[in-house]
Amino acid sequence: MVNKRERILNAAEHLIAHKGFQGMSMQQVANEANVAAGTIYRYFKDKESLLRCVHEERLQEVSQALLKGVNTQQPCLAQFRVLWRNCLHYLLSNPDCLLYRVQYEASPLFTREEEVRMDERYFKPVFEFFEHGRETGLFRDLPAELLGFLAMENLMLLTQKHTRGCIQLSDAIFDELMDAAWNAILKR
Amino acid sequence: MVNKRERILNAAEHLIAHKGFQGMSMQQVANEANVAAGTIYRYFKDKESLLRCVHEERLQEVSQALLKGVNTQQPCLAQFRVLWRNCLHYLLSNPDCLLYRVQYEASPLFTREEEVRMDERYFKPVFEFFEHGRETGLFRDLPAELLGFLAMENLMLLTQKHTRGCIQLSDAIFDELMDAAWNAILKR
Amino acid sequence: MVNKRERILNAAEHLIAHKGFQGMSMQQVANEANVAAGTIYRYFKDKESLLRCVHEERLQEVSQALLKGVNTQQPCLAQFRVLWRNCLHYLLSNPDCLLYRVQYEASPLFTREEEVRMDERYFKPVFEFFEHGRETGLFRDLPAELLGFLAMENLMLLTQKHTRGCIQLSDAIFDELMDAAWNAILKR
Amino acid sequence: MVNKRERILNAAEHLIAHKGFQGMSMQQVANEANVAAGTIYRYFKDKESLLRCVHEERLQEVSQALLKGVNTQQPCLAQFRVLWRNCLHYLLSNPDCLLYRVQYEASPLFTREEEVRMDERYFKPVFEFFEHGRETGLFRDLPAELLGFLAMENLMLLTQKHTRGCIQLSDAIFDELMDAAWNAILKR
DNA sequence: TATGAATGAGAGTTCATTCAT
DNA sequence: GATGAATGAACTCTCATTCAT
Repeated sequence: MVNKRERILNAAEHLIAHKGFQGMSMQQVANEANVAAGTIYRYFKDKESLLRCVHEERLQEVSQALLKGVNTQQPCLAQFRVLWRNCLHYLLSNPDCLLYRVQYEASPLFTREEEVRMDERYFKPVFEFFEHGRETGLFRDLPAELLGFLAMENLMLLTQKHTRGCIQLSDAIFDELMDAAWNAILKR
Repeated sequence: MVNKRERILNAAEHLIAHKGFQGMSMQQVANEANVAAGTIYRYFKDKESLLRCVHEERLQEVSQALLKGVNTQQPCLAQFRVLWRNCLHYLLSNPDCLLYRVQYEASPLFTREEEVRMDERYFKPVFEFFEHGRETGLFRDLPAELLGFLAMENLMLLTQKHTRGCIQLSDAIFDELMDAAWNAILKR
Repeated sequence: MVNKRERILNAAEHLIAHKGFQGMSMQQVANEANVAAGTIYRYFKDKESLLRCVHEERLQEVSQALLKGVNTQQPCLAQFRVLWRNCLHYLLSNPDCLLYRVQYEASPLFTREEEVRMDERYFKPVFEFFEHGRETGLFRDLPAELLGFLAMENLMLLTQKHTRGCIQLSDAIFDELMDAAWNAILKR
Repeated sequence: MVNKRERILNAAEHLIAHKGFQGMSMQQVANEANVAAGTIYRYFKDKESLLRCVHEERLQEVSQALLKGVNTQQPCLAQFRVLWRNCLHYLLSNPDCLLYRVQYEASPLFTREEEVRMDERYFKPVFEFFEHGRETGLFRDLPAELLGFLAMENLMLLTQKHTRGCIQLSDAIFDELMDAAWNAILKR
């Protein structure tokens, strides 16, 4: 039953975000998914495997959310605005997402190779956008990954602080931030 | 013996970075510090207390490293260069540092209030630098914290990726990045 | 499996008697009950809960044993004889019983209120017997509890000494003792 | 220094009574006695040995308290009254005493042989009193130990209940009880 | 003789995983 | 396929005991 696998993944997703990678117990997953503890092992080899799957599913979701409405025919700045806003909205409406991210980066679950492979697999179009901007001389002469970081990653840390209540955000701040990000990657 | 307390803290630091907050066991700390398990409890009330101490000590160390050689009499850009380079070098020579940070942000160990309080305590001069730049109209009209994030936080994610081997860095790239960071916070 | 719960209770009963409340370890209980250590926690929340259950079950057993064959239609002395003999036989065939009792009285497990409540719950008919004898002027004008002590408690200490081998008992002695107990409570 | 040994014994005495045989830690004893933990081991081989010593000291104290003012020249009833009252007063003014007793009886610390030996050593005069009464035909034809139990032991259980607040006592009740005890051992 | 830091075995408890049903 | 009772290794923490000072 695909349904059960899905329920287990969702339960795990939720629990990881709130209890952390090691704080989540398989029994809790089973309870939240409304299945027996043993059932999880029909769908996932072990806890680690379950966590990997949750991560991959989440990566896929994020990549789809990021690229939604991005039209490569449009000018770069327009594309950038869409990308950046997609990222912002996804982060704001999925506060758990950042919690995950942190959990995963913190865990010794994925090796470097795996991480690189997954980034390439799910975020290829994003990298291509930055690579294209660099080749046309619009962006700084930095690897696409770095340009991506410059432009987007601070958003994550920012919304994380916001979610935790350490910082107050506003539309004006968002516009200012987007402009800052754009200026960070722009060639002088 | 101060020595023993130090060894325990270092062992914990290392283990947290690589195994995570909950993944680190007191027995592992004891082994790595070359003391008996019970000895840890002479110096720290319990696991939580040990983790908190590691965090505070690390914060202090980071703050000292960041501010080293920063002269408030110099022009802003010069100060910024020192700050940024200090940050870069610290991160490169303390690859575990970011992993900690992530572990702590992910853990329910500190409340928001505590975190804000600690940030203020240890990073006041850094915040003041950005606040001053903002007041003189040099930097964007954003809270000092946000300016700080824009300028420095991507560095953290960057070096993390670098440390994990996902990205190749070079001096030329660093200069480019510092310039990007400066442009991100500069008022247009 | 009711069987397992029972085995755990029995094992705990035996161990408490011989090693004491704190001297008994959960691992020992597990070994003696032939279950895994973790299994105990499926049936009992924690050690305290297990100990409480053992106590309540034992109280119930004792109260049933004491009252067996007591017929309130019979004369007081006849009832007393049955009560007293029941008590004697139970104590002789359950040498651990007194050791428990002592362990529980010594432990901070039950508050006074709980103890009084449990006594009332399980030994109400016994108290009523003594109360009735007092109201009819047969027994001394003492609270039922005290009459109960006078009549029965020395039996407990006695059989304890006997069980530990400090004293030799015989039927003749028992008869003499029962007579002594009867005379102790009788109004002059 | 005799002083230190004494202080350790007193500290242990107090702690056993309130925390129990196993609940008392050597560190607590050291703290309460104002000595270092290691010092205890200069005076006592180990924890068990310390406990044994506390017990013996206490037995001696009890035996002295019981026999105080007993004059073997007086009539039996007079002697009995003194004995009984001594016991009552000792128990009431040393509520810890009963707690000990219970702790010791509950612990596997003393073998039967040791207990018999100690009883004989410290309570010989008491036993002789009862033995004498029996030989002269005043008391029941029961071993002196049993006569002793009949007469005195219920007092212990009684005052224990009193100390724990389960029962209210009064002078009238004491007189009644002493009379009851006397009648219990008297030959009919 | 006295100290108390250090030890490490063992306590209670949790939980990923298995397997008979 | 699905269950959940059972397992036992591993966790955090305590404490009787030792030993260098």
